Amino acid sequence: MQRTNFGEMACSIARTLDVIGEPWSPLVLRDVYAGFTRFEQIQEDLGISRKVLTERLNHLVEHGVLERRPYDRRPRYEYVLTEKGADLVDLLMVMVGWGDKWLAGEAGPPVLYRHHACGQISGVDLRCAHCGEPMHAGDVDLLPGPGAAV
Amino acid sequence: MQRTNFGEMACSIARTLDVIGEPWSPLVLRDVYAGFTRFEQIQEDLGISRKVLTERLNHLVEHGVLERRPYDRRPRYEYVLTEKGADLVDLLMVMVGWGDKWLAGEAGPPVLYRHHACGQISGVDLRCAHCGEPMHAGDVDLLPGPGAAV
DNA sequence: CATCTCAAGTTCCCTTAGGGAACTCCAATT
DNA sequence: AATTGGAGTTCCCTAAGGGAACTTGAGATG
Repeated sequence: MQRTNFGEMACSIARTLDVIGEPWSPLVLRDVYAGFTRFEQIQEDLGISRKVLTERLNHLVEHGVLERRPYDRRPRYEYVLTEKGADLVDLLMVMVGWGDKWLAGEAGPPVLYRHHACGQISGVDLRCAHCGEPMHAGDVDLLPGPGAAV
Repeated sequence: MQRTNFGEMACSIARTLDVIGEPWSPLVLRDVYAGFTRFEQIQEDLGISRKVLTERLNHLVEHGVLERRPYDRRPRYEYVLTEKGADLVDLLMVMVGWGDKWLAGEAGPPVLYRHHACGQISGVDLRCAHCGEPMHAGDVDLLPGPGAAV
């Protein structure tokens, strides 16, 4: 095995990387989320090699993140997010938050998010699912869980 | 240029990938966060090639995510998270949340997080920074921002 | 009916990057 | 003076990305 297989590690980060950790995969997901759902659209939008795009789409479909479905009687297909895939968009939003904060520079963020609930331009904030208070790097202790390696 | 340069795209996801999108980088960050701060520790914990680990550490230091600092009068160094790097741990926590939900299976999560504020085992939840309501894939509209490409 | 078009891939060649093992370097310790 | 041990370097091999050309299948066109 030449490229290390992250999927077998007892680590949810590694396992998640096994699904969307390869180069381009998050951008493919972003495109599908943003409405570029067809092969040609994604390929042109990203400038990705057709070979690699084929591999990434197949991989994402195999892992249940995207669904490939025909949109014509001709052999034409579009890719749509599954529930599992839509959940991954959370990850993209956090990436956007970090990139906007640390890398956007003078020009400001390339894309803005308007929240339906309040109508405001906003971003995501991480909260504890239990108490609702902020939850960041320094706010937690790590403990071995039931699925920990022996 | 053989590998496409994500850093120049007008997209905060692509720019973030330019910093931590290469294989192993998020796991290196996880290790530093978890207390594996030295070259040998990270190398042994991950089983990563020494060559690649050197490249990743240099890259993360260049991008201000890690700081390399001596811990001995001998030429010994440890890597520590900068503020920029600690902010990236948010991303790891969301990856963990997704992996725990969709990939952990019967065994359950390998690692648990105890939140200091409430003392409970918990996970992160994405909320609107403005109104505090949940903010996920379907809860927002995308708009071009000031840094959008021409 | 033969040809054209077009989305969705495949195939091929070239270059770069990851894996793995061995090697180097340097200061403290024995 | 020789040894140890952390922190990389170097080298070779294989796999994966880039890019361009080619294929396929079915509806549209003349």
